[in-house]
Amino acid sequence: MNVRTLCLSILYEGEATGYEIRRLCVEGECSYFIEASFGSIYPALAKLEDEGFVVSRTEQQSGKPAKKVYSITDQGRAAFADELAGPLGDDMFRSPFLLFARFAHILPRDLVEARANEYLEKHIADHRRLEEAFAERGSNASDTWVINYGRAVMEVAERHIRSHMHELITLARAEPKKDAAE
Amino acid sequence: MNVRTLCLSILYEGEATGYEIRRLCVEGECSYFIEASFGSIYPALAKLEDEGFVVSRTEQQSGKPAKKVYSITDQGRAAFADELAGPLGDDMFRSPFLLFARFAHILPRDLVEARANEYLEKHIADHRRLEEAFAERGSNASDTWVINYGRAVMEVAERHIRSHMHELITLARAEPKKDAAE
DNA sequence: CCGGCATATATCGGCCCGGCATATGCTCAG
DNA sequence: CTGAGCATATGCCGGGCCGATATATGCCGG
Repeated sequence: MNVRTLCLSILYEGEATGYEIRRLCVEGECSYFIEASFGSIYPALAKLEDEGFVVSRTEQQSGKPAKKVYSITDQGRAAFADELAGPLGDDMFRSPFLLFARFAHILPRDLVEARANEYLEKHIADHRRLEEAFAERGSNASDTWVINYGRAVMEVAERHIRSHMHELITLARAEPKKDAAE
Repeated sequence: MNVRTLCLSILYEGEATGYEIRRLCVEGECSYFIEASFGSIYPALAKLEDEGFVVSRTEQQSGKPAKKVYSITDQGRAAFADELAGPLGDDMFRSPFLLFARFAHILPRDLVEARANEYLEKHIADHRRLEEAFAERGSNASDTWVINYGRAVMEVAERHIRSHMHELITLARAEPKKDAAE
């Protein structure tokens, strides 16, 4: 699922600038399964415009840099629908923390405890954000379905970490290996 | 979490070839949160050898190409521990299917139904693989912790899809737009 | 007997992330 | 009042990584 398709998906629902698209990826209700950075969004948008799938209009603003507002064309809508109709590509999940956790037994207990707590905090924050999105309910039924899937998974993940992180910490090396600690 | 660290993590537990490392990423019990392809493993291994973190020995085989078996050095173990002690980087989850699902209402029902079924099948397969890894139990306590986390999340994900995919299919466009079908 | 698959290593094009540069005006602390 | 830092906004670039492909070989099934 490339950034091109992601941009079209956002523009499908309304016009936006590159900056706003990025914000929606990072802070939006779908941020838990979508990601993109400036370095890929701006070139993607430029290429999409070349191909006629989006059009842009430059808007001067007082006090702020001029913005380039993109909107999707009929051609773009068709291309997006085609993309969704094609083969989809697998989900992917990567977790540096779980790699870390696999080696809990060779790591100092302090470190494992700190990282486990950070991990829990992050899960709580992500989960809360999605619960808020659910409560706001500006979205349509499809969006709600997706949000509910996320809520179900996050709820379990958070609860599992909360009630089992202690076991992981117990696995860690008791003596914190004091040499040359910062 | 770069591929270098991933390679070290696998070699930490025993020697392996590039090919085997790749297999462990794709089929191993940790495949649900780790991924790497040849295109990154082989260069990473070569660089790791330059730096003295791993050493290799070439093993001739009759009927098969010669293999280069890598093993980790003490220096490599230290570097790996350092890496784990450093800042960890966020988990990431991306789902082309969920992006697809958000637009169920503009897509033909047949397509949504087919994709939803594929998605469920894939989840069942992934879940089963992890249940098998849990049953085998060659692994240590840390590995078991990680596997149990994965089991908890996958169990809920699978169950949620199974019991709610129908709602998503109902959202899809009823008439399949017969023009110019494949 | 030939195609496909498994083993095994390696490269290459291209996508994408993260950091940086650039420009500007606002707000808040010193 | 001044300047540090942040938010808005666009864009480039180095480097990391994926996926496809090349190369070599032998086994198994149709």
